[in-house]
Amino acid sequence: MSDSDLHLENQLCFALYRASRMIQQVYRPMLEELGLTYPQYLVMLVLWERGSVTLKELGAALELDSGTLSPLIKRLKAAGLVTSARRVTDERSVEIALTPEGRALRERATDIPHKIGCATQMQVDDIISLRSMLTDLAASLADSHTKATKD
Amino acid sequence: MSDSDLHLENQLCFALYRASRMIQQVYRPMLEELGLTYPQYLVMLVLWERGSVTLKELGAALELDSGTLSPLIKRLKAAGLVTSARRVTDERSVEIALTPEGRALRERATDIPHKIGCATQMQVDDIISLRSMLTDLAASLADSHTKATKD
DNA sequence: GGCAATTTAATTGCGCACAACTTAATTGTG
DNA sequence: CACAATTAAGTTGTGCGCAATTAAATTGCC
Repeated sequence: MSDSDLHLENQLCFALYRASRMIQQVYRPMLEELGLTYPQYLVMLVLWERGSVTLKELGAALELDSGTLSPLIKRLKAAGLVTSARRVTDERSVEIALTPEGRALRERATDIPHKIGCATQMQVDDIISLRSMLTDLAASLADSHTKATKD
Repeated sequence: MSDSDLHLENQLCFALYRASRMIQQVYRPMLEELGLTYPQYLVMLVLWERGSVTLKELGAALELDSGTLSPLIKRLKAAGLVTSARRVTDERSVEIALTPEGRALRERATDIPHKIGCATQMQVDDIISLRSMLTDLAASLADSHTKATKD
């Protein structure tokens, strides 16, 4: 183990941290036009795909818990983009659904992926390859983490 | 532009967001033993490398502003790991330096990079390659962002 | 059927990130 | 030298992330 192992620029974690924050900076002005924050946009992506989901399903898709999602959904409700209601078959669950306004917002988001693609200055194949490596990495890390914490 | 462009799992941004948060989860229990949060650890990495830096230099290294760093440094001071003082040659700048305790903490962090490496379940060369791609991506995104916002 | 264990959300508290603003010191220019 | 422009930190306010706790509904087991 060399000394350079503790240098900032040699850390994979810092490269991830920086790239993740930087891409959110690129999204910010585009999402601002839609009145969304970045995590709110991710929630809308799930809803545009599935129409309606429970908070638990949303949490599974985004790997976020109710501590993050409950207040976020409250803000999306206040913005008139979603509704939420307890399920009649199981009152523990909350079903989140799109309002017509929430569904309509999708049209104003369709050009965002292309704009982001341009900003990366990468070939489509390279983006797909990088995305795949990151997904595999996340899975490996989740694996190590659950093993380490014995749950 | 296909419909699938707006699917969560197809987004590079989400893969980054998830991997970045996941790796921080793996760091968390290790850093907890040192009494550090993840961003505090990044600050300590810079200080272990350079000994002392101004807040501005720290911000340049981590791409964080005083709004994030000022309160973070206040907490590291309270923990007895760093000192901070206005520069005599330029009272606008604040010099952050390690205390002996802060310097000593490095010894307890030396095995972290290896543990993280194991958790990734990746070959060293692949980690280096991925890190390099992320660094390049961050640079491209920063480039697009500064061009788009004209500064 | 009764009740303990489990499941699902919501709440609380803390520490980032980041935009916007304020304050104070320094630099540059006429 | 005066003073406008710039630079560096700090402050304020908002919205995450995440751990820990609480509350309520459901499930499972006797």
